[in-house]
Amino acid sequence: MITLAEENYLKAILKLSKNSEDSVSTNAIAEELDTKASSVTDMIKKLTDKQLVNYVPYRGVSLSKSGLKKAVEIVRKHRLWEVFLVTKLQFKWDEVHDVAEQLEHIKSQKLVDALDTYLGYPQHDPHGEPIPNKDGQFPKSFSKRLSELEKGSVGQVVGVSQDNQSFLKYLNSLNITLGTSISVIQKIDFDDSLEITINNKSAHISNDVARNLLIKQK
Amino acid sequence: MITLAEENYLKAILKLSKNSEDSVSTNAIAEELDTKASSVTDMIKKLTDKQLVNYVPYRGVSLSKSGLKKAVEIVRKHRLWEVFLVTKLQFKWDEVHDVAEQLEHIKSQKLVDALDTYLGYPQHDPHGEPIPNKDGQFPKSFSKRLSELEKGSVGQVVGVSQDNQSFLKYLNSLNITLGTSISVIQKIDFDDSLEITINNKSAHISNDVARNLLIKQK
DNA sequence: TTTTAAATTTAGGCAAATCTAAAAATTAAA
DNA sequence: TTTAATTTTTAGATTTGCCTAAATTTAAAA
Repeated sequence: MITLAEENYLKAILKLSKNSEDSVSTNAIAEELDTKASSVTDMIKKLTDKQLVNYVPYRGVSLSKSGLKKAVEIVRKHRLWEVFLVTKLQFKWDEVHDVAEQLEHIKSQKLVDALDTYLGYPQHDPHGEPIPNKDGQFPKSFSKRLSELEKGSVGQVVGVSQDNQSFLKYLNSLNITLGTSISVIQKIDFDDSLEITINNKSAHISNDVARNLLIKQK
Repeated sequence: MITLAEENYLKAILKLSKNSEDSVSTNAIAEELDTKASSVTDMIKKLTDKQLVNYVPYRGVSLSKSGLKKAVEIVRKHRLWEVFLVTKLQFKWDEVHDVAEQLEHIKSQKLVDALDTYLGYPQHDPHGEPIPNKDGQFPKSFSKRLSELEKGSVGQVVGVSQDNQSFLKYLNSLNITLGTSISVIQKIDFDDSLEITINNKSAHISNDVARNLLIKQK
């Protein structure tokens, strides 16, 4: 049986190792989980015993195959619950995180599957993040949401995922249209907003806008 | 902060002390929670320190006012989640318990309230158990479900909470109609079915039937 | 390349929740 | 009412997950 603390470590390691094979430092995990490096070392040893991570002392950890599977399942649950909270219980998209953080640890395969069905197999959570399917595959699309791009990325606008008048008008006022080239200068942790350049002119846009802009990366 | 283990103890004490003021023995709690008496004593001390129970060594425990409030909240959450699982996610009524046992510990007042609203303020869970409202009041009705009666109780049928043809036909075949006098001879733990007498003739009915029969007690 | 700084691990402890075994209190039986 | 049986509590350990402080290893700087 995998414990709640272990699940949180796996999730943190997945989050920190964007390219799921490269390894993550002890300190990075400690900071992510707001704990001490020594605690991380302890836990990594337990995860190693359970073969959920690959660990070389002083060199960092990476997720094993089964650890990755576990971590992706947790992300899937987290994001499905977020969709539930927003679409069914009328939570605002910025109110869901703490509750989803608890719900993601509920253990029942049947529950996850039924929830997925009930929600209509959503591919993105309310923050625009992709939701892996039952087999752990992330929806692959040639386009990404602007909100998903890393700092420094460059791409072209290929679509929007919301087409209401006021949104499109706002894009107009920013000189954003199909084909516009956008690069990500800075990501602001505080509110997930973005500092970008639009055809080399800088601008600041909210996450709300960024996650509705579909980008094809260069 | 109240821990998961503490919540489970409060729930157990509530369940065992039907008349919420009378006190419960250490052994009874140990059996209910499938643990050892010494563990129970330890935990009771912690709950006493937090003023969630009233405790006299060797004499048993009872819930304090705040402990009762907590326990009722947990029952409320458990039963609301059960309704959700059955009515929205198509779980069968006998598949919900383990999952609800986990979901009942999710901490978010907003979540509970939103769920209650979303479900249409249900008054009974899929097993026919009453759901306390936001203020902790149990729905009071002059009638109870047959499934809620104690062994030895006697009452008259005053209604049904499901009116499909086959159910009513079945009642007919048992000679159950409005006004029929029923007494509970035995409750079978295994499947929650009931041994009853109908106008002094004995019969065996499933919980499924019992919880859809509304009874006015003598 | 040696010294210094930073990152990581080890050692030793603590609190929560559990356990077993032994002691104490209560209840039932002789 | 004394003894025996049962229930409950205490004492002492264990496991999990975390901590601080000290030791070790790696990386950076002189």
